[in-house]
Amino acid sequence: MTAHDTHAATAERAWGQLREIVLGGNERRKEVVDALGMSFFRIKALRRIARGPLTLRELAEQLLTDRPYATLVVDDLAGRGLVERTANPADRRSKIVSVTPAGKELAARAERILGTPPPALLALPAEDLAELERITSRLATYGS
Amino acid sequence: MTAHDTHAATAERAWGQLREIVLGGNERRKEVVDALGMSFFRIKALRRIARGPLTLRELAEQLLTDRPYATLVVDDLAGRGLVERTANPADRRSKIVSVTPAGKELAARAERILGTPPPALLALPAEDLAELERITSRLATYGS
DNA sequence: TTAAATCATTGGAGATGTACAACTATCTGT
DNA sequence: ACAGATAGTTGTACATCTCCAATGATTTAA
Repeated sequence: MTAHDTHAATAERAWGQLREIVLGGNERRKEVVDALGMSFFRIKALRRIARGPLTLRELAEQLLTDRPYATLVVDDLAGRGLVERTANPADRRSKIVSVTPAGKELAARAERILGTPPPALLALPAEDLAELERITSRLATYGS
Repeated sequence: MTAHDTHAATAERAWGQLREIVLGGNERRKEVVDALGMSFFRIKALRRIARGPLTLRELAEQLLTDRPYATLVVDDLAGRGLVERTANPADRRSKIVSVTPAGKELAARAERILGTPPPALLALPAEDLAELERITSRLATYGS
């Protein structure tokens, strides 16, 4: 960062590097797809459901897809015994999708793979890592 | 971070937050797809070609796909007038794919959209942003 | 010089996602 | 009670992507 550097320019550089670090390791994506034997999209759905029960409508919104396809994906996951639909007492039109024990286990396996920090991060000096964690905490809670 | 926190635990937390920050804003993805009128995968191919000419084989490797599909994607991009194939003097079996002026412009547009830092990043105090940029620089150059 | 390997391409099978339209059951507001 | 909105589902059409097999042109290795 030079003396003439602006806040925006520094942010752009940091942002580019952040994207490279996170998106660069797309082998991780392939690894989890192979390990779970399903598409990354379905893994994302499973992980979302494992975080807590939700309606199909909510699931569709969070996956940025439409309700028909959410139905199909949940059918698939249910067919694998990973999730199940239960009645919603508050609204009998909707259904609650929740994770089964088997689904919870598989979701945890996915989280373990995806949540493993890359070597570069582990190689950081302790002070830098602590500082990074402090700043990302601030970023992650922005607006809340 | 507590006094009992390990290096690995801190790294995991930082990694999770980094992923959330970068992957959380998937609207950006939709935005660039709508703006360019092509799939994210093809946009990725175009951006890669715009960074510098390369053979189809190399393109396939970098996109983590196979050569037949790389051929198809390049056909598509060429049909849109965004890239072109030229002979490779060094090896007449292969062809070099390079970007046209129109393709360069479109790729730059994609970079502009994808490279725009999220509000949370811009909202960081100047010291934190500078510190973050310093650390991400280190991460991005790890191993080189 | 010949055999094997590599490059881009064509073709085809099938999984995966996206986008609509329409239907039933149910809820909400009047 | 009634009209309109909403939830999940079914169905269809299509774009996209992955995976595999095979071919002609060219390079590399024996």
